[in-house]
Amino acid sequence: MGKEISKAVIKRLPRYYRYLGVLEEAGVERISSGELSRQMQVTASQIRQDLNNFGGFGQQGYGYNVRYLREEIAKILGLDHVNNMIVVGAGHLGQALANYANFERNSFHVVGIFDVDPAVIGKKVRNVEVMSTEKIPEFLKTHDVEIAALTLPRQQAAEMAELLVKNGIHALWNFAHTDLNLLVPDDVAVQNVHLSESLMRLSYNLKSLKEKYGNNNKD
Amino acid sequence: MGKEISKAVIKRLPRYYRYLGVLEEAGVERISSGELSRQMQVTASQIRQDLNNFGGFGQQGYGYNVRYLREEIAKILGLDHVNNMIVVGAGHLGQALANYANFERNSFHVVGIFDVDPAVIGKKVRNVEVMSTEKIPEFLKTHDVEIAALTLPRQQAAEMAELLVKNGIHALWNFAHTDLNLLVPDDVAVQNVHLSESLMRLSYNLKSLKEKYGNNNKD
DNA sequence: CAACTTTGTAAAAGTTTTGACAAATGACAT
DNA sequence: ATGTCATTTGTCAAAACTTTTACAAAGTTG
Repeated sequence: MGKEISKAVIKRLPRYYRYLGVLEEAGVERISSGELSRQMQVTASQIRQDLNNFGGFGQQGYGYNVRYLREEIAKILGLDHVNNMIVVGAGHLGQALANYANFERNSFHVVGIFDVDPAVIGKKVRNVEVMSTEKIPEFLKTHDVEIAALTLPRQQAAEMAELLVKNGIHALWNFAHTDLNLLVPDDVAVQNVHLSESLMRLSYNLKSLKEKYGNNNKD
Repeated sequence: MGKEISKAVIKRLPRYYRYLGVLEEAGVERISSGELSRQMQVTASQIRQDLNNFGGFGQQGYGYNVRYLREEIAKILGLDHVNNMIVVGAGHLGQALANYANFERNSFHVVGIFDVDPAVIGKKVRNVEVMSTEKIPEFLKTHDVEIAALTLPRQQAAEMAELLVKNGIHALWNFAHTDLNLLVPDDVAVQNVHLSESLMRLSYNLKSLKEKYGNNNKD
């Protein structure tokens, strides 16, 4: 029914959400696209165009109400309800995500953590006990879980993704060095987070800047 | 001197690098843009066009030599030499990055880990002892460090970025919930990794797919 | 050598971002 | 209470950028 929203727009929405959160905390009630544009370093036109994809949230001569706009973006992103989540892989990254996702006020809630390694099974991370991955199917039958975060080695991630999808998971937050979206059905949402790729881009940018500004190391 | 390479191209290069690595490990010697296109699910034309920004790495009738192409991309990305790195913030995420970056064969090497918390100072992560953040200026004077990874709370990250830049760091890998690129000079490369934004996009995509395919949970 | 493969690249098509402005609203003076 | 000026949105069209298509030229293979 609704027109398709472009990926580029969706990519920017969480950033608007973050800036609006900072403004709200600072007690700011209203903001114009022009002022937000200055703070976020994007064009005012882009802000207005992005928001207009979802309806007219602003008012001429006034701007946008910070709290209202933030709530609307939350609805669009699905942050207006609890998204239950499990973490598969209880290494440092898995534990970091578990700690961290529970922090995101209301929206994401880690209800289970799993690992294959008997050494970590039983350990508690933020009140949640690490369970054996063998218990995943049973767990998913008895709990309402939306999202699974995968912090596993490449080979295991693919298998695990298959198992999770078979057991009703429709969203994968993938940290393994592989593209899980190419392996699962179309009705499963996948976000691949390839940290190494981000680090490589940083390395490229560093190299480019050195070439541009000269390689004057101080020492 | 060289023409400007578009961001979109740079974003894709690490992914080519990864796929070429898998192919090389599998003993594949040559690959055509057509075959790579099938595996990576991008158009062959895009692959050829992307690579051509940096020179003709392929040969008509043959395709690309896997090992050679991978090496050339490594050079472009600055992976052909060791990039020394420090990690500031020794929480789970910091430890995950430290473990993980040392894994990236040759290219990235974590030489120091820092934290403010006395409870973790002295602890060893992969042979590297966690030091007090107070020692950072001294450390940077006596070591050749290219990159700093920041896994700190928002408020501390901004201050720390300033300190690091003052002491000669020209690349920041930022995991704090703030946009450090807006705070540092133009000759400092910044990659902001906003995990929460990635999770929100996943939430959005999940919601969209539910609307498209219907919300038929099995249980 | 002839048939086949495959690149590199020019041009077309598609998408995204920016610029410009009419219409709406708010704020203030009288 | 009303008019005027300043502000700011929503939106259309232009500009910029990215991706795809198409194909000549080059190289490979048997």
